[in-house]
Amino acid sequence: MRYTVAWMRIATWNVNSLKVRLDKLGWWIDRARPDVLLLQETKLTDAAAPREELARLGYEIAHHGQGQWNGVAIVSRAGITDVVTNFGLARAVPAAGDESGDAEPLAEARMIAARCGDVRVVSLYAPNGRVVDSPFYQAKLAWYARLEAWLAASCRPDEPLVLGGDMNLAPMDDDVWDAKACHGGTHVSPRERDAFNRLLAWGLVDLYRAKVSQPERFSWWDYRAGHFPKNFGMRIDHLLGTAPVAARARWVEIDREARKGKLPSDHAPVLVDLDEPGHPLDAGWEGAAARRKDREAGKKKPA
DNA sequence: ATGGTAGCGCTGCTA
Repeated sequence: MRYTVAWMRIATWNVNSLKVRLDKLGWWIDRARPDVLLLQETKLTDAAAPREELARLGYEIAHHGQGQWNGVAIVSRAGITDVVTNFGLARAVPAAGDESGDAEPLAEARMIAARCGDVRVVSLYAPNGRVVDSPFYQAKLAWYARLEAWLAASCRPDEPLVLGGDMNLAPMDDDVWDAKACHGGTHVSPRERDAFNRLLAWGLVDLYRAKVSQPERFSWWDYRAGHFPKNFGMRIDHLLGTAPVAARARWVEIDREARKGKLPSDHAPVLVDLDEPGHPLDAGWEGAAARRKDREAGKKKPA
């Protein structure tokens, strides 16, 4: 049933295989109860998207995948309309002979957009880039240029718009655990940061920077070498909002808890609450119950 | 000491 909510929670999460992460996803949806959840690296075909499982939780899914690599989705309980995939280009199909998954990012499943409630959302999975100045790095910059062109042609800075996803990019030096260790690599290079800053110049706000509501600095930690326990991470998963969204943002949180436990993704979810002061997820069950109660109180008659 | 894990899919690559 469609209803008007008193506030809205939008989250983004690179799940690194939706198939493997399905149980963890269910756990986190119950923990956070997002209205809209942007997913990356589902690694599924559209046919394999877990529609029934999510429907049981009260959510629809719009999925844009290619199997094996990449794959993005929008999960929503606030409606999903006006779906656009791959910047409106041809359907993503792995290029012939592409055994890498990121040789031709513009032909890959890295972008899906839709309208959910009164907000347009975009789920993004930027190419990794591998090595600065490699062909993969050039392709990453070309993908960012395509994103920029799509924004200019299809969106307005004065509409409620949220871009979220794994941007494979740390905007500032304190978004990485050791700027010296990362120097010279991808994710921190000036040309990548220029691309990010052009998104901001167009009219997007890094909601984490605007609302430092919670002290967690990073959203990704390498599986290897104990990087997570040592907190050797990066903030590469972002929620960017236009001014109308930024004005409504009350709380931003990176949920480190989701990186723990059995079968974690190497990324943690990032969430933003619009129109109401948020509560820390670690307020636990009582906090979650209170949020649910708040939501019930916010329900109105079907429109 | 310059490694390590995880996912995909079945060999070695990607991240």
